[in-house]
Amino acid sequence: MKDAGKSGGPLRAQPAVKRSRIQTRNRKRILDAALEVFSAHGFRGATLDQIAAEAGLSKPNILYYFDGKEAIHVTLLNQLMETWLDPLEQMNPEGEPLEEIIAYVQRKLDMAQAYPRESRLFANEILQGAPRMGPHLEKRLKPLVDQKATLIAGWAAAGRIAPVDPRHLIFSIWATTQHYADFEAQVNVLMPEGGVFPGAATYLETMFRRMLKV
Amino acid sequence: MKDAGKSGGPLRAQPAVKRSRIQTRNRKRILDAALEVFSAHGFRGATLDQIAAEAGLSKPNILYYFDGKEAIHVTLLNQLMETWLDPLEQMNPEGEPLEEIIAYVQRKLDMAQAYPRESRLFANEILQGAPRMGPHLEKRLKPLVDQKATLIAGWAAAGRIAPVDPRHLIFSIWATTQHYADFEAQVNVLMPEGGVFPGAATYLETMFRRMLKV
DNA sequence: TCGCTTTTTTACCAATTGGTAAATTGACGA
DNA sequence: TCGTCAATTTACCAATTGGTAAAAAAGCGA
Repeated sequence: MKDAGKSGGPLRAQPAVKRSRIQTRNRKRILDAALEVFSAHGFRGATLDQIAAEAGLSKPNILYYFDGKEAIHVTLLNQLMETWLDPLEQMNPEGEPLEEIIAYVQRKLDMAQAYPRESRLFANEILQGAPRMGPHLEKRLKPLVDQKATLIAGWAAAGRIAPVDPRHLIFSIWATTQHYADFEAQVNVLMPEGGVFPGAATYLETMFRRMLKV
Repeated sequence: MKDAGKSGGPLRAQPAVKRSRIQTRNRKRILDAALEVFSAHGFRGATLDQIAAEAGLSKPNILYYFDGKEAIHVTLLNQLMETWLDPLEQMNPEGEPLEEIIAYVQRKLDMAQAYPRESRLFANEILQGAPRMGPHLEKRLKPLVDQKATLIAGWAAAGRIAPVDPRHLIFSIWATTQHYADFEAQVNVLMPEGGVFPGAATYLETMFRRMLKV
């Protein structure tokens, strides 16, 4: 039923079609505008008019490049998933366990700082029950988490880090790092103005070191 | 424990307006339905029709009890803030520092388990930049956090817990506990079916103990 | 029961929003 | 320079949505 040339399943990101210079530029503009708007208002809260205004294009012109509001959102989510998985993928089984985990925490925190919109887009999607991302979580996220959980469990069993439930450890890393992006509005109220990220980096390194050192 | 923990705070505009039995019942129905719908879809994503259907009332009837969609949302947020602050307020300056903090973590986790809709309602609001809650955060949350941060800093300075930035500690407690409610859709994909909360409780107690013990 | 108030329903709106059709303009290779 | 296809605009819709007016129904004290 699905046309391989165009949709080929929920996992789709790279162009199977060659795009003109104008197409490349305008698709990028649209996706960037959509990221801005979707991350700030959620899927339902965002309007095509907002995205069009942000992109500097007309609404029908937006729909010339994408099949609809949902198609833009899905495209964004697909691209995001790869970026999102990357820091965890980089965790090296051959490395020094504690340092590998600490480095992962730092990469995640760096991402929250560098890409807060992406973090919020993701948070919005999961908060609403992952209606457009469920398959993605099963097919891409779960296998990776299973693999890394096994790795961490191995490190703990070998006494190279303190005993710990690897999945809850991963959750706590996600939660604490993404918090600074997702709950920025609250953090900004509670922390004296000025970058909270240096302090966060120090705090989180300390926390996970104390927790995991043998 | 009838009034003990609740009647003390005359924050809600409950006085002066005496409500009939029907009003009391229907307002409660509406607020409960609205909590369900707002927490699942966000403010913009929720419709009065959905709330009306969930409440078993007609849309105009909903508007007979509340001035509008926003008024329902604000009422919910106001009620929520008190519930939300309560676990932190209970942290006792006279208690044993480490046990007080661990107990706070458990209370927060209990709330995430017992009131996931409230957690998501709050998360939605903050994610969108706290458009209807900004003043509340400044007026109610900030003073309480400042006070408890001072308390925790005192404990650390006295060597009764390990040195730690109290605000980042609080953030990490919020982030890790609320994660199980807010990111439930993701957690359910990654954890073998069956309650994750017992495991979470054990994990979080271990983590914060290791982090804070002197 | 009567008469008044509270509650609920019916019948609408105006604005917004995602989306489309068709005409118009622009890019660019031959 | 021209012809053609890509890109954009103009002018619309139909559905949804928050909200209202007014009539009908239900409560309820006397």
